[in-house]
Amino acid sequence: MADQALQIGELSRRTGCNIETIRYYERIGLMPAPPRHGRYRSYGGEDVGRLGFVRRARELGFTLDEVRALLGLAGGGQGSCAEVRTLAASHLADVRARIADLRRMERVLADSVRACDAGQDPGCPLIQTLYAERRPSPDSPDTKIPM
Amino acid sequence: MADQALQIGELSRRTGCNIETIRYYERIGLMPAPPRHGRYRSYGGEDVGRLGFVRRARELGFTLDEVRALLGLAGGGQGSCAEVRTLAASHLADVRARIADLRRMERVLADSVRACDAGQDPGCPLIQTLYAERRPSPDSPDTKIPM
DNA sequence: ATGCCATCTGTAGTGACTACAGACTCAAGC
DNA sequence: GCTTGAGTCTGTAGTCACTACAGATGGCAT
Repeated sequence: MADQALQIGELSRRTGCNIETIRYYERIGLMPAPPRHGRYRSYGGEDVGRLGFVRRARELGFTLDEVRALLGLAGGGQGSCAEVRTLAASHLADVRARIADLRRMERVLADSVRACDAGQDPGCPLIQTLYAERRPSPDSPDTKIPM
Repeated sequence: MADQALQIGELSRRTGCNIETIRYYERIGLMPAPPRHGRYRSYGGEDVGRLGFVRRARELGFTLDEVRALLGLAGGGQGSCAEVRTLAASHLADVRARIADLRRMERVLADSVRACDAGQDPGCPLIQTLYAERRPSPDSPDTKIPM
């Protein structure tokens, strides 16, 4: 079937994963070291599946450590679905927190741009926002910068 | 007034910015090298203002290069507000794109967790999602992974 | 034999910090 | 004076998830 040996370039094309990234995944043990045909890596159908899995998990924002855990659970027997659920739920909470952070940024930025378009203020609205002392609201003790 | 010399620790406390980060900003030229009192850095009120500006811009998600640009425009004369607006608008577009990405992730993750809770499927819903071949939709030629 | 492309290994760079190690300075307490 | 402890100093290396080389081979077509 589609199980003939693939070179790294073909695996890259099929999965949309950069060649350098594939070698990187091998180096960090996320992908197994494939057999060699001469000096060249020789991949099979399983590798396409596994690498696709990794890429899709990354697209959902899982870290490589989480992907490693998911890979370990993927073939798993009973109970593993519960563990996957836990991982996914905690990651989902993460994603939602990041969305909330970004929305706060969005609001401030949009307000500044709007104020700029209105052109009422004597100075630049965004610069004023940035220079403004933050009122020390009691519910935000420390300031995280999420990127 | 509050313009007496501050040591780095006090500047850190007043701005909420890590000491190591302050020295890092100096190293990359984002903060000016302050005069020394003996071997110790000695900061004034201007530094508190500038560092606060940097921190607030970072909280809004501007990169350090963008912050550098904003600092250059902050004292600026006429026309600089328009440049700031451009920067802010393009950054706002960025933020909105990231929100859209995260919302896509959120949807898929939430669906999987929900399917898992329903417990209908024979296998684990998230693992199935990750193993599933993506249908090659014509409007998504390449796959970016935004973090 | 000559291109030319693909692949190989190994290293270093990115952004925005963060975390040490190991030296020094300074004020207070004994 | 001597010690203790906190604060600061420099310099380097680590983080995450790649990405970008440099310079050496490999294999195939002309």
